[in-house]
Amino acid sequence: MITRATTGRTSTPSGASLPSMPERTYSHQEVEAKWSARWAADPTIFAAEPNSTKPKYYVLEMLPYPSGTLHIGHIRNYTIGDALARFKWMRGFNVLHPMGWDAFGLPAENAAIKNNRHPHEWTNYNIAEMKRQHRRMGFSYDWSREVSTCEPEYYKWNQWFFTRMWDKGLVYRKQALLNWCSECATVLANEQVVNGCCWRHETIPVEQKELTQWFIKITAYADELLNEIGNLEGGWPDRVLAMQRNWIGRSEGAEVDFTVAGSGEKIRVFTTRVDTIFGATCVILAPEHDLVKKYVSGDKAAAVKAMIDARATQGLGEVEKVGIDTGLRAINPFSGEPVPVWVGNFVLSGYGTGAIMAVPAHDERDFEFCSKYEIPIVPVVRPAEGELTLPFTEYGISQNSGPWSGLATAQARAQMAAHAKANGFGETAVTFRIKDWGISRQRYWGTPIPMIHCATCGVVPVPDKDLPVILPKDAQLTGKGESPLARTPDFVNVDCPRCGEPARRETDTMDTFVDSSWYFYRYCDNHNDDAPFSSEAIKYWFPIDQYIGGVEHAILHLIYSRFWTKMMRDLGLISNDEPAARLFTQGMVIKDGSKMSKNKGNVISADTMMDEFGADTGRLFELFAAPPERDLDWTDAGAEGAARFLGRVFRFVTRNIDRLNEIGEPGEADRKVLRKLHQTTKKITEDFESRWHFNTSIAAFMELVNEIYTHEAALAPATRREVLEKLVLLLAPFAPYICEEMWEEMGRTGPVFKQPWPTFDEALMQEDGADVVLQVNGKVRSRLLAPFGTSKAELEKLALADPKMQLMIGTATIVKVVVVPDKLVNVVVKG
RNA sequence: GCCCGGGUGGCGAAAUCGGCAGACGCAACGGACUUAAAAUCCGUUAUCCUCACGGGUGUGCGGGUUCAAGUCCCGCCCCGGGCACCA
Repeated sequence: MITRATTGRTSTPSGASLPSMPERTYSHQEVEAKWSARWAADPTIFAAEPNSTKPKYYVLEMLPYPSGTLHIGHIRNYTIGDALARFKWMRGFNVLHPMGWDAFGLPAENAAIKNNRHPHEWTNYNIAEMKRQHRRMGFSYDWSREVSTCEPEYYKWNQWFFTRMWDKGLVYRKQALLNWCSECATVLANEQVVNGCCWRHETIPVEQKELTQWFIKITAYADELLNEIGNLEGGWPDRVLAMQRNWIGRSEGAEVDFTVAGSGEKIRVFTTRVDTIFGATCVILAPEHDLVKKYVSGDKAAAVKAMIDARATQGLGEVEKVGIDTGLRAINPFSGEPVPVWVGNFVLSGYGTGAIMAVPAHDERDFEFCSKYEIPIVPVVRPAEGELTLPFTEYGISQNSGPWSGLATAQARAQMAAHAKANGFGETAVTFRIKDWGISRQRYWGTPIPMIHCATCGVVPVPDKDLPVILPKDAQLTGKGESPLARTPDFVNVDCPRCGEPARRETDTMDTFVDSSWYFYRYCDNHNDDAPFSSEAIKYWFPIDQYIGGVEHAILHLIYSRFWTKMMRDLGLISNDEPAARLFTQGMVIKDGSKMSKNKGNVISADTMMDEFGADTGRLFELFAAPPERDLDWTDAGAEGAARFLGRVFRFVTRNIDRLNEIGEPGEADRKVLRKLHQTTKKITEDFESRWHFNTSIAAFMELVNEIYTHEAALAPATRREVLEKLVLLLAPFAPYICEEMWEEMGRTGPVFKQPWPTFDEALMQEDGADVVLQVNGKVRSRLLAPFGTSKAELEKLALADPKMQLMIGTATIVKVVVVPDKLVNVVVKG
């Protein structure tokens, strides 16, 4: 087991030789294996207390995708959460600290095809492997609450929510243009389109294909999702909130109808600058616009199709503007003038109405387009002061705008929108950038969408009594064509729940972001067969007190989760408006200058790290090397430093355990060490409660240990006892294994992370006096030790009497003396 | 282009409210211990001038406010990330 050091002698800084004491060297392999096994054997050790009178604390790390093995990048997230959970236990909270698996998804399906193994088997193998690594790292999860999203007990409730949303009109089906790879013969998610090509066929451009898809109406909550961002300020990083605001993209303006000359059909455009409508010299349609399909044919239709495909391919960045004149003319409802109707590649079908009025004099894009195609440019706004240079996009004074000429444009804007409404050709309108959430996936490894298509009854949801719709085990996976479930007759063929006639099941599965939108609610009541969870359990635990994860989820997962919470609230299941009161996004772990990846060959697996350094060392180093929100450079040399430090603590503790009952009176050394001990306790406590700068907590702890080493020989037994105990307690959230071991070595019982957190005594922290800096013209020239609270006048006198100061001041004239009590004296001189 | 971060020794970083720049650690060097090495313990380490005492300079760049600026203000540069033809 623990090996005795070969030499019991210890040298000390003062050179004084201590009596020979037993000192241990630390073996992380043995100690970590021992405690890991003990913790695994006690299923309640990390469990929350039922019916607790303590305040609750729900700390959550984002659940991982079970891809295989953990590396040292993954463990940063868990290490931060684990330190917090353990700290909160010590502070007397009833802590909920669960973990689970985001277990559905395409990688499992692809791996299954490649290795000829079932995705479920592949996934469960990975879960077992990652769980083993979590346990080896010593993370304090309550595994009795584990959730795996690919199990029917979980995805049943995805289906249940889906049918609830259908009932409320929050789920609908519509045709939409989707990314299509002809080689795979399948739809691709946006994430699977790389530089306009399929991720698996990097030379095959993605086409746009129209398919019928299921959508969740997240836009019904767009306003609330945006407005309540304000309630998250302070608890969520500003960066994340800014990204969400940007993503939701609310824009106020007006919609106005132009009438197609001849047919009388309306083209509705969205504009934020209706005040410039007299300058609209053409109408431009998105290539996907319905009117284009209806009226554009022949060569021009082919050109439009090419435009659509080109846009999918080019995708990123600014592309040269291209237009096609449809030959149609549309009447401007304000001026009555006809303008040409064009199709433009820069007009987005998914934003606003998919059609714009081009005002080249007052919009840079319209200016560029109209200049290119020699469409007239008519200024209708002049600046309040100065020359007009085109395009002029600021507000100003309206001109050439009929009755509105001469008005400030802001005024004209409001009046003209009202005019459009009064005359029935428009209204004020709000447009969002966020779109409804398309959740259909033509994949196997996901939650079956619980809908039935009946020739007579139309779309019928699967009744609750028939849920879950089980994902069949025997589907044939090819990675090609439509959903594998469509070729599984036993699954597809079903009787209509309404009329009983033969019908057909929906064969698409749900986006896996559905699974992760509410998993943290399921942790609170994960064995419930009758409901997704009990409302009482949620009432007790929610909102999540601290959510921790990567910033890459700032938009997708975190917006979906906020939506899902509001949706469940409106179903009457819960009463909280937001899932998490606080969010923390940790930085990445960098190795050799870049993020770890298989391609770069710079991945260090968690197992390799633990073999070499130990879990505690890895945790301590990752917390020490940078503040948690910043990126962190992993270096083996740095990790060795962390290991060295833990050894230093361990040796001190073990060689002093037998010295606690000696006789001795406290003296100067004790005072110094206790002062540092209490200062450090305060510092670490405050870092946990406010800043989360664990790097400075650990630095302070190292300073404390240095101070202890300096004075070790002279310490009285009472001091030694206090120091030993508090050292172990203060270090416990950061390095749980070694602290548990030392606690036991000290003859103490109970898990160390359930002991009360050490308190500090302000009186003991007091320095002997104020170290007052003496400056001449802002430069430090001397210093003095003065009793705290020494008066300004007295400090000034002392400073001027200081020989060094007198030398520096010399014959110069004293202009001014600034005194900051207990801090500094600055003598300002001239000449 | 817009929105966030960030720029401090050889390296990771600290300075929490405008008050000693570089805590703590890594690396390097020196010493103690050892037959030796490792481990451990102690020490030195921003830079320039000076034998030394001591002094000058220094937080991306240029200005400013102040007795005092890494920190506040104005104008820039560079790096990283996000969004990006959003009408």
